[in-house]
Amino acid sequence: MGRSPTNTKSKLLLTANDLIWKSSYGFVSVDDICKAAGIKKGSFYYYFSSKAELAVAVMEESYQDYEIDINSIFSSTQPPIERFENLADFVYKKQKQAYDKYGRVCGCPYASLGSEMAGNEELIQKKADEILHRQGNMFKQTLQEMVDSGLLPTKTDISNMSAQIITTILGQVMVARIQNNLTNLKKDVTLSLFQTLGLETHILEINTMLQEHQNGE
Amino acid sequence: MGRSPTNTKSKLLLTANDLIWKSSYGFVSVDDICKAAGIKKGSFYYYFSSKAELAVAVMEESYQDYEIDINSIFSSTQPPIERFENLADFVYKKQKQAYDKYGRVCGCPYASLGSEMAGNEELIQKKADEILHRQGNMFKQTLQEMVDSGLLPTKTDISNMSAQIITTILGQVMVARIQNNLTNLKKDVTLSLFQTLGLETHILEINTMLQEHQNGE
DNA sequence: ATAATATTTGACCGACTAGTCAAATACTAT
DNA sequence: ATAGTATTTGACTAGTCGGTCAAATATTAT
Repeated sequence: MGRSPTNTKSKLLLTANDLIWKSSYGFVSVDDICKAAGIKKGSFYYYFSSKAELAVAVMEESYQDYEIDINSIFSSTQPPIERFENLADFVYKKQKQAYDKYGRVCGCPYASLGSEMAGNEELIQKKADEILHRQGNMFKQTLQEMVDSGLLPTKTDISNMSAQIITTILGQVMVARIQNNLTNLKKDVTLSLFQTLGLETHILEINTMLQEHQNGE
Repeated sequence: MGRSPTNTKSKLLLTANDLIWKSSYGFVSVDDICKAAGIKKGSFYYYFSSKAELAVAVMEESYQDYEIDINSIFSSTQPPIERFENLADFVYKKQKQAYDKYGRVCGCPYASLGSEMAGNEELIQKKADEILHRQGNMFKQTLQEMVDSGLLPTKTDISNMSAQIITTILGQVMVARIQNNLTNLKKDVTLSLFQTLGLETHILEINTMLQEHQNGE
């Protein structure tokens, strides 16, 4: 009975993600989202009970997609150091994709939305906080592996290091958004990651040089 | 001729700073600001030609106040290392003040506003970018001094190091806002600053322990 | 006093806001 | 075919948005 599932809800989620990521929660109206998705507002409120609830759903949906990529980057089949190299790569690529699609540097959608609405909508703040924790746990796992395998000293404060990795990436991505400039993002994220990890960067530099040579850059 | 200057404009600036810092640009209306300042909207538009122009004025005004404190912290009479210790202290104190005043962690007003409006209001984005540069130049001066006096290696990339200092602080302050939690901010900012500077932290730790002992913490 | 100017006021606009709802429609199981 | 359910629609709020403006008022120099 009933009717087969439609793509209305996911179209709303995708459209909202597009608009809010490029712009901001406050600047994008429910009408804007509906118009861009080609969907009437009645349908919007059939699927979401409020604009804030939509935003939370957008964050969850979008983070789940992001998590797929991150999971494969941080797969235990990859050597730990390469995971972080690939992370820096991935952070840059995501921003570059968004730049090509939206015409500007967009920053981190979860942190931007979380920061914008932290003082206004508790549900959004909580979701952003939750996402920070999920991301942190992913890093902690790899860091623990690195301690266990001797890549990091036993006394390493894993929680703190994980938090440092997150804040340094978020800081750089936010500044890239403000400056609308991706020029140094990849290099800077890579360097700061390895500095945070306390690993000699010349190993990495050799790696990078080899790769760039192969790509003809 | 005319009438002596009133405090209407500065009252609007202060009130707007309060409301927007705690909340966000999009969530605070011109009416909210006027009501909170006890000023009629007609007067608002006598002093500001738009809401965005007000925001830019708030950023400039507020950053000038901030710059006074930062200038004294980075005064050349202070030993360079202590400047960064005092910076971490100052970052924390500012957040603590805002927390006590507004009831929540508020983050960096320039970066939050800049990030929120980067995709919407070019004037605000430009002002945020300008403030990042001004802050960067302050750091670069001190870093250059440190290179000159041998505290940092000659090969130090000052521009990059300055950018790293800014991004790591902004990242941590933004995460503090999202998590509404100041617990580790002072310690984490201090540690990341000295790690970025590449200075041994045990010197600092001894300093800090001594100070805390004196304060009876 | 009065003229010139600076500032404040309150009423007003049209556009837009998030959100509601009864009715229409599309689909599916029987 | 039809009954039952899932979905969509469009017209509708009531309130708020950023912004305008002519008139009122306060202040100062003369």
